[in-house]
Amino acid sequence: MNYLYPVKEEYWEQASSSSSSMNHVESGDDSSMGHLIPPQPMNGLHEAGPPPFLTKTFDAVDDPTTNHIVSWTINGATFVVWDPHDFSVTLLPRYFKHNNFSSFVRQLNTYSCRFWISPNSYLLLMLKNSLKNSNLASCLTTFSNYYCNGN
Amino acid sequence: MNYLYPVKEEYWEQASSSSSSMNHVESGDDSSMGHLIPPQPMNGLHEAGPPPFLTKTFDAVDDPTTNHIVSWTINGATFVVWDPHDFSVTLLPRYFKHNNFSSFVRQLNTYSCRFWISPNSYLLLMLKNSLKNSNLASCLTTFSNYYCNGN
DNA sequence: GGGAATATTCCC
DNA sequence: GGGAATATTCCC
Repeated sequence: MNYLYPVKEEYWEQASSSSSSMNHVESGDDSSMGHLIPPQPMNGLHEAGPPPFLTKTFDAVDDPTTNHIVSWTINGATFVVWDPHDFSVTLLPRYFKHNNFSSFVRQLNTYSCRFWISPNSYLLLMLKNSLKNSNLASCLTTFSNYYCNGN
Repeated sequence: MNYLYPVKEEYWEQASSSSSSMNHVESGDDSSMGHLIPPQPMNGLHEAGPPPFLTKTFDAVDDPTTNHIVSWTINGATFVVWDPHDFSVTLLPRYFKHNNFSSFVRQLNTYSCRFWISPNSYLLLMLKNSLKNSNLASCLTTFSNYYCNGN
């Protein structure tokens, strides 16, 4: 049988370059993030890096071949799950060990993000530009503190 | 794509009859378990029941079609993983959301069971007869207190 | 072996 | 939404 998971290995990719946009350090783009630790090169085996959930979510949203299922919005501050069923059944198992939309949202909630139901899709909040550098968790927390909470 | 997990749903089977031998109540067979709560019928939606890990492990070992990979020993007090690689790659994903032998052993350790490496196999300790009734966790703990600890 | 961090599920 | 239980991984 030799059944193999499609789930990406989650602890090795942090120290390598598998995460699509994580290695670009764009100086001068962090005016609102001055109080955060600047991005560090990922050459150490013991680099903490952003939590696997956030890098996987970024990769899932950022993949242009699945923009019909999930994509960034035009301003890059949010992303839209256009097809929640296809997202759950097809995309989630590629990155996580489950196919439940509610489990995905539960994890988003951990990072202080909320979600809205619009007539044609689920709208989920995440800051694309901040996710480009390696302080993924800090940036997302900062962003969600400004824009998510209280909505 | 419509990728579907082969992993069994773990929270529904507790209240149903999917677990092979869990519903047989054999009175007069619990002489050494007199201090334990007797098995209860599984008709309530809020029955606690044994932890999913233990029922899944029992089912995996008890399946006669995979005895060449894992099987009970002749006395029924232990089980043997005859082919650790096939067990990890083929069998574990049928019951759990991973294919790592060490993660399986980590869970066994949680229930106070140890494992030994013999020349041809991995020998893992578990009490078959006790697993037949519904106090799976209590019986296993009781058994492991007697036979596992200190080895 | 087992503590701790993270992930997944259940339930309020 | 998020607390809590359980599962999975990492690391000592």
